Amino acid sequence: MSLPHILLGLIAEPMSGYAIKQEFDTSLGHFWFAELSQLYPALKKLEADGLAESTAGPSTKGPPKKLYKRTEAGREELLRWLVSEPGVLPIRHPYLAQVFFHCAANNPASTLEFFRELKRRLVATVERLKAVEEGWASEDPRYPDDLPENEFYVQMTLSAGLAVHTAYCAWCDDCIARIQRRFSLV
Amino acid sequence: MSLPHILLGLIAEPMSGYAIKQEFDTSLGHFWFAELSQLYPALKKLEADGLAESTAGPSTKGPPKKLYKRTEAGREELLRWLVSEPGVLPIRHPYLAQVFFHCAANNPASTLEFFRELKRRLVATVERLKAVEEGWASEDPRYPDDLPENEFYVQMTLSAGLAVHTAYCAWCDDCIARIQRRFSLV
DNA sequence: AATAACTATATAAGTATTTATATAGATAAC
DNA sequence: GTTATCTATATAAATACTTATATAGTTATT
Repeated sequence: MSLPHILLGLIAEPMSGYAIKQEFDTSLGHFWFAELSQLYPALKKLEADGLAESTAGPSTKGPPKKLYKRTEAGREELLRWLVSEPGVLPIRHPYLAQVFFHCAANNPASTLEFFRELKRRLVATVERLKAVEEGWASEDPRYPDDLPENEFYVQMTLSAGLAVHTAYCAWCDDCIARIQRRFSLV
Repeated sequence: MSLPHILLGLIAEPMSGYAIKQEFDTSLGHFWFAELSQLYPALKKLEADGLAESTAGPSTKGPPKKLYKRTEAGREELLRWLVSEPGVLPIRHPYLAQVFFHCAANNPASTLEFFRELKRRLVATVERLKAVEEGWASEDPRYPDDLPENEFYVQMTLSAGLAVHTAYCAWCDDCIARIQRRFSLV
């Protein structure tokens, strides 16, 4: 049950559901995904549980914002989660499941196309993460080892995303080469 | 919605829910997780949808087995999924979410312990996958490039699991070294 | 002036998943 | 002979997540 804890981590300062969604789509995107329609009830529940408080905020455009900030009880719950066991489960990688059974397609050319499309998506992720890293490094000479402590840990997740997606890209290239060799395809 | 398709992939030959769970805990474990209590209703639904058929089978121990096998309609549905877009979402890695906010713990020693525990779990996974690979390679001289076609693709997912978990291990070591350096810890 | 796109919150309905619990036969350990 | 463990299926209740839909103000485009 990580989502409520992630929200508690984000709302150290007042933040709207909409702004939180943007964080999910950018800085948290390589390790967590959530729909906006999931965030609103989750924030409401944090407030009902006394872990967050909401205030009305002005909006430059559109309806007024509802800003959530964690309470002291919320901060304590966050800390319990942070020092609890590292959550390695559940793992669910749809595309690896597809690869696992791809023999059933019985069509090496379409398997090859599957891997090429996968490669495009992986490369897009790596490029996005690299751009974030380069922007960050050029803005702050302390990058990566002498960043302020909060950014130090955030940077580690960026570095994990880069390392792993780069490894997936290399694996993907390897699979493509193996399929081409085995079935004499180009 | 990958689970029904994964089940369709597995039940090329008659298979019980219990046996399927064991596959999830072994060969599929590095990319998909499912509870037994989720499998039984999912198999029942495949049958209701005409994608699978069940037969009663003898059991050496315990109550009689219920064996599921995909129908022709089930095979067609599987093929549609295989050649559809590679599923890269949703991604959810609880432990990276924990790292992202670990500054809030404000206790480098406990952050270090968190990473050490994470490393133990990652190493355990790598060791398990390596053992599978070594067993396989020693049993079959065709490993990995000249395996029969179904095993060829299965092997690719094993190789992805190894590559990525190895990358995570290296990243974890790097994080531990950086934390030790920054906070003068051992 | 109408349309599209973006900001912003919200809910309903449906699906997916987890946790807890129940049943029952076979085998192994103590 | 009692307990524990493994095989095997199953359901209920709760939680988590997705998809579809609604509302409404602001800005930019056509």
